[in-house]
Amino acid sequence: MHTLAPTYANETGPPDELPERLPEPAVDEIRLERIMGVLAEPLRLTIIQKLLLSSEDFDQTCGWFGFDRPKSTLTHHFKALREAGVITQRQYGLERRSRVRLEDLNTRFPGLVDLVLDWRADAG
Amino acid sequence: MHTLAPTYANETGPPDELPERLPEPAVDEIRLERIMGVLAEPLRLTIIQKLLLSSEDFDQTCGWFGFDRPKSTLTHHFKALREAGVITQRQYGLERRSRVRLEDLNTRFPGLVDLVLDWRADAG
DNA sequence: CGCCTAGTTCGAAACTACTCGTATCAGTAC
DNA sequence: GTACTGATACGAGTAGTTTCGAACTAGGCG
Repeated sequence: MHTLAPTYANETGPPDELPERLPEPAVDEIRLERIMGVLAEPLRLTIIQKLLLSSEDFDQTCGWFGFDRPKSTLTHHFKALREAGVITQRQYGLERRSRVRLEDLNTRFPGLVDLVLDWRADAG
Repeated sequence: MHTLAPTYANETGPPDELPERLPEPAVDEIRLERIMGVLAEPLRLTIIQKLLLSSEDFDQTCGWFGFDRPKSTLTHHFKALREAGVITQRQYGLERRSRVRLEDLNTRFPGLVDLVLDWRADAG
């Protein structure tokens, strides 16, 4: 079991029991064309959809998704998603857990999340 | 003035006073990841937005948009949009006119068009 | 016929993205 | 200490995109 006790390295706001967020764009810095580009990848679309369908209350680790791909590939895609503003990543000890920035996305691009939820990898 | 009289080269359905459509995916062949990829380009996003904001009753020529780019570049982007299923193109004599597949998009991906409409090239 | 127009096709250069192997790091357990 | 774990960073190969110039096509006009 990993530690759930967070480390507040560069804690700025009031402690919310969660580790700090990795670098990501602010809400008003999120750009639609970036989101579009990042969601053009079936694997990334799958990641977001799985995250959305899982309980919103828990962040998920890279390995939770069960993709049969090298770790370096997965790191690459998660980083792309985070830098585009689609997900937040937090460091829980050894693990890096991801969660969709649901509120931010719904504020900036209402309807976008539903598109991902309705997506089907096979016949789309 | 260009001719508005259509040529029904491979007319299949009832004549609707329009020239035939250039090859494009059927509604159920349109794939979200393809749409996303094609709308990751600011120029293409601009094209679709301009088309949506113009009168829906008229298709627009390539030149109507007033982009200061070589014609081959524009051809490339319009083709990408058409092959992804975002626009329809019809050949009016010399001109090739484009129109957003509004109904198809709203059917398959409700909310998508609004994302493009709300987009701002500068800070949006 | 030649010329203009609106657009295509081809090809090449520059750039970007995806994939992955390898090396590495920081905790945890023994 | 060693080994394992969950992940990162670097670098290389491959593939795809963007951009554009140059050559071309087809229709209309004089």
